[in-house]
Amino acid sequence: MDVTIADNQQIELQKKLQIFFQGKEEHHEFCPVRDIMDRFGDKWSLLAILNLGYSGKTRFNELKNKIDGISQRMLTVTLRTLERDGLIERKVYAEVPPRVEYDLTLLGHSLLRKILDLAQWASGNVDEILKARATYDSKIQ
Amino acid sequence: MDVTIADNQQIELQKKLQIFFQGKEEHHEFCPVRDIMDRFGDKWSLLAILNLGYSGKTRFNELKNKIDGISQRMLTVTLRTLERDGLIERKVYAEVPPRVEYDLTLLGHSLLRKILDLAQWASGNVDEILKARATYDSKIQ
DNA sequence: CCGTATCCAACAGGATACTG
DNA sequence: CAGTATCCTGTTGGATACGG
Repeated sequence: MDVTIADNQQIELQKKLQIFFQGKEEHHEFCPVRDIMDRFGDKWSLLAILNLGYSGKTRFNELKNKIDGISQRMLTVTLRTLERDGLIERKVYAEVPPRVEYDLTLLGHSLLRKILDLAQWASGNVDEILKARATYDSKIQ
Repeated sequence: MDVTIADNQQIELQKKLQIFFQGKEEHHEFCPVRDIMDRFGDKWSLLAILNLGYSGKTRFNELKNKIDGISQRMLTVTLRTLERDGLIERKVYAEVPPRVEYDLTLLGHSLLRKILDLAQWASGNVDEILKARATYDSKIQ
C-alpha cells in the first residue's frame, strides 16, 4: 500500500466533515453549533475568557481594567451571556461595598483550550494572511 | 514528585496564555490575531469554508444553493474577503456563459481543520450549554 | 452566469446618567 | 463597587434592480 500521511489526514478530514453534512438537505440544521461559535464573533467574549483564564478569579472592575476599551455596559452584557452559557460563574459576596467575582467554569476552561489552539493558528499564520492581503490589494488597484 | 496529568495540562495552558499576555499593558496589542478570529464571527465565512472543504472546487451558484439562506450579495462579499485573506482561490474561465470556480487554498485547508476541531467541541458540548441556559433562564424567570 | 449598485432595516455596541 | 436605564450611532446584512 502506498498511503501517505497527507492522504490519511485528508480521509480523517472528510470523516469529520461528514458529521456535519450527513443526510442534511438544509445545512443550517447544525445551528446549535453555529450558535455557540457565534460567541467567537462578538466583540468581547474571547477577551473576557482569555483574561479570566490568565488571571483566574477576578472582580468586575478589575476585569474592566484588564480588557482595554470595554464599556461597563458591554462587560456586563458579555459576562451575563457567558454565565448563561455555563462558561463562567459569578459569585456575589454580601459585603459593603459589594464584591463580585467571576471565574471560568470547567466548561469555560475546556473552551479556553480551544480558543488558545485557534489563537495559536492565527498567530502562526498572521504573516501569510497579511501578505495575501497586501498582494490582493495591490492587484485590484 | 506528585504531579498529576491535570497539573501538567494547567501548566501547559498557562504557558500558552503567557504568549498572549507577556509584557503587554495594553491587551489589545495582539489585535492581528483578533482581526483574523473575527472571520469566525461574521455570518457566512465558516459555512463557506465548510462547504468548500466538503465539496471541493465549486461554482458560484452551486455554492449559493448549498449555503442555505445566503444572499447573492453576501456570498460575493464573503468570498471576496476570504480570497483577500488567501484562504480561498477564485478561478475565472473565459467562457460564455462565464464560469467561476472557488476552492480552498492550502492555508484555507489548514484553517478548515481548526474550524472542525472547534465545531467538534461545540457539537460535543452543545447539550451542556443548552442545559446551562435552561437553568439560568428558569432562575431569573 | 456571475456579479455590482443602491437603498434600507435591524441590531450591536458606545456615551452618559443614575441606583442599591 | 457593580451594576441598570436610556439614548443614539455605525455597521451588518437583506431586498431589489441592473450590467458584462
